[in-house]
Amino acid sequence: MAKELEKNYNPAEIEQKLYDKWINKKYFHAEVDRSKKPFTIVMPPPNITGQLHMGHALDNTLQDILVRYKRMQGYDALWVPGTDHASIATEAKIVEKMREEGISKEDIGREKFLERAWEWKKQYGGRIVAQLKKIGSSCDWDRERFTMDEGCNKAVKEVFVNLYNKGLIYRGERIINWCPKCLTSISDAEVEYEDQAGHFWHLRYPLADGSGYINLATTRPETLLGDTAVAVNPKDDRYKDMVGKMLILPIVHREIPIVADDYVDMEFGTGVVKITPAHDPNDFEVGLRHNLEVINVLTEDAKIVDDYPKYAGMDRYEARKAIVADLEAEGALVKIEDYSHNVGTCYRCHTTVEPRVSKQWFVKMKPLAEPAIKAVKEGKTKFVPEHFDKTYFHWMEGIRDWCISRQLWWGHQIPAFYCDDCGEMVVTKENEAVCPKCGKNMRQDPDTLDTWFSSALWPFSTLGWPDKTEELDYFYPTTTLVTGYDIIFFWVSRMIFSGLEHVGEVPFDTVLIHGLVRDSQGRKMSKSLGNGIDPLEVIDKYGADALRFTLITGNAPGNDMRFYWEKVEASRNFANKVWNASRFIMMNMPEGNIEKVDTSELTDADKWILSKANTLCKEVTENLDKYEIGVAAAKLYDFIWEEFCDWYIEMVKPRLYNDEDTTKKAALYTLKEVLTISLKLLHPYMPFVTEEIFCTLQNEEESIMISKWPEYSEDRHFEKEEEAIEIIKEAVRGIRNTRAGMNVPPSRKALVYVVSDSEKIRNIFETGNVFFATLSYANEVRVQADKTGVAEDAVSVVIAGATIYMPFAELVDIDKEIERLKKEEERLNKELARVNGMLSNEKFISKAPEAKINEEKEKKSKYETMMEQVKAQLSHLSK
RNA sequence: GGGAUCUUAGCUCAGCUGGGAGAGCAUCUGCCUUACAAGCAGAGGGUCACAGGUUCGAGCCCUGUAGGUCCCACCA
Repeated sequence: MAKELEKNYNPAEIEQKLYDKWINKKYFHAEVDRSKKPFTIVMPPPNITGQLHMGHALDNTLQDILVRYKRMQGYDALWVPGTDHASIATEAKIVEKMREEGISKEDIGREKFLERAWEWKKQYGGRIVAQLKKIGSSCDWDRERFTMDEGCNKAVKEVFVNLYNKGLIYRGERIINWCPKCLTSISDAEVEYEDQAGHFWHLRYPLADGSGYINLATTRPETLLGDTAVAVNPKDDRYKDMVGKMLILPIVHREIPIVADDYVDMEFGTGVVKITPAHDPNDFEVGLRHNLEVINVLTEDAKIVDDYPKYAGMDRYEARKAIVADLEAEGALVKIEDYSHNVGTCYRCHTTVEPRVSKQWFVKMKPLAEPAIKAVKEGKTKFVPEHFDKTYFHWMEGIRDWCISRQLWWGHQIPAFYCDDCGEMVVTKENEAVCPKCGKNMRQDPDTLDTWFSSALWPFSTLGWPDKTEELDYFYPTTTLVTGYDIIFFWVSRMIFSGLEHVGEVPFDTVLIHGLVRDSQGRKMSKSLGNGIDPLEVIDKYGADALRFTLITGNAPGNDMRFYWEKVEASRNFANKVWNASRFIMMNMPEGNIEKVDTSELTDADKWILSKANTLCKEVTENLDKYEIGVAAAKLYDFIWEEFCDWYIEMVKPRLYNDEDTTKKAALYTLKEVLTISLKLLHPYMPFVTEEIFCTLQNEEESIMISKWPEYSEDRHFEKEEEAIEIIKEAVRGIRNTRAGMNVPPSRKALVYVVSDSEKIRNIFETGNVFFATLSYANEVRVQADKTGVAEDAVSVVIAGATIYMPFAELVDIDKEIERLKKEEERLNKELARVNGMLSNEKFISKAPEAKINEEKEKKSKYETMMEQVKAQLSHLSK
């Protein structure tokens, strides 16, 4: 007997061992090899603050499947892993930790703070990497990168300086989104809007000349302190005469003008808008057009500034209450309405964002967006599923300048230097600068860059850019980017325009988009809900293979999926099925190698399963090439479980158990062959279990992951044998069905007659007799041309081309049997009606393709003969 | 306000270029058949949201309706 497998599949026992082996043998490592074609994936770098969650597990499983598949196909497959410094998220965590210790950033200063941050990176950056390994990711860990490592920093500076010199990066005072909790600016993309219940405060501002009032409504009465005008639409007749007049701002009692601006919607509310340029982006624009003063009334952390002693130090919501009360006291409050509106929040901490005027760095987007749109339109990068390109276009076409400076310490510090004496500014890749005017040392901009600024360079910075490395030349553009639809804006689009701008080529050929993993009720998994499921827990309980298989089956690209433990169980059961089938095969395997068997020695059943496996190779390959990863998995599942295990292995048992059988060798050969093909095709999905079995089966140390991907071969296509076995399967199903209907236990064997006037069909059954008998619970099978010897009351099963009789003397319930046959007659009637309907349709005959017509004609004659047989049997029994 | 997407068996979802509706789980009936009870053999269950249209033929393509989900958008 060959090497044995453990009785039960125990993933925990093998996974670590196999992963270590792969690492030691350097199977994941890729070098530039120009004799091969490159296949490249760069991993979306997980945040160093994070733990592995289901989203990562899905994302990385998909990538691993693709990489393992391509590696086996003979590509020079490189998967570059890495982590992201996640400036805002990491800084927030460190600040929080320090707060618990009772210290602030300012207490320890920038340098000490950064020391802590690097310490954090050291401590937690490794954690997620270890977790990625647990799911079996075959990335090239020798090439692991970090978005703030030296190479990335070099790339960031290069890009910044290039864009600055081209005029595509500029510094300016604008109204930006400010997070009062993170104390930094954030980009438009980082603002998340949520519907919030609020109020509409209707206010009344008196005219300075005492001639009346003007009514308006606001959702943010506290910003009234910074009002510098009130606007109406220039076409609005109601207020035509008032434009240019002055109002007295309540509470503050400052005079502000009434201006006319198209921005105001006459239909909405009273058609009057109070203008607070410092605290609303639209108002800011209006202010620019009318030269209005910008009065900032809020501090960085959204408290009222000292200029208003009565409210100074109150946060925006306290101040709101106080001001509304004062407005009421002053008689300026007309009414309060409930109102629900969209409020921008920080995507990291969900604090309501405060529009704030400040000096920031921006990337000019229009000139970068245009080629990026063009490239995707031309198909240089394709989205899968395709419709996500619309999301991309929509965003790119409406894009506004990107605010890239952050008031944070953890990140790439902006390579701009200022002279405190003369105000001169220098942008340089150097670490320090001397003022070209006064020769003094310059001070570097204290701000850092948006995390996504460095992520945007990831596909090429990881390959060595800006240096002209071999890797960059060979592996770039990368092949596939795998990511969730939620970061198309943040990341995918920015990588595309960055790649085009800096390397001159799109960063990847295809973007494979997947959805979110939700909980069993369809809710997003989140910390606050506490409904997250830890992938590591799943791996501990069911194994990495089961988790991987669960995540990629039964859902289409781009669609969200729900997580069910039952699904994991089903996947685990599948792994176990593979395990046990393999165990069975190995138990029957003789010592030493199985010799190759000539085609002429194979039985119909052998050829049938080989042919099926052959087709499977073709289909799985095609599906994978089209990124139909779930479809391919389903096909593998069905083939292995049903065709191979439930049918072929059962067919082959009598041959294995009989040493006299001359076809035993062919059976063993076929079993090993088909198992090997199955394992290889399954390996990208279930790397661990397939590796363990493969190595035991081959009885050597070689790894399945570097074995050759099975390919379709015309020599392995056996059409006739496929047809023959399908006929026997039909007969077996019919017999089992009938027996089950009559409650005949499997232990009760029967004499089975196969009656057919077709020599071809008789041959099929004679050839397949060995297994047909056991599968159909027969103690004897008699294949004959007529009904000679068949008992009058034998139970019959009608299949195409043959009738099968089983005499069960004492068991038969004639009425039940008639009922069953009538059901069959009814079914055939329906089928015939359908076929006849089609074939009698002149238009079908004239327009449908010939192959289709012939197919239907064949069905018709098949059903007709079956019908005849059923009718004959019925009339016989009714006598 | 604009856009995307979904609506298929009791539940969760597949269904590739239009050619006789599938899976897993659940339910029901038999089986400890010497790889596997994490299993084997069967069964029941669907006017594929609705209404039109294109087509010889529509779950699939087109139009519209209803409901759900998501994204984007400066109506105070």
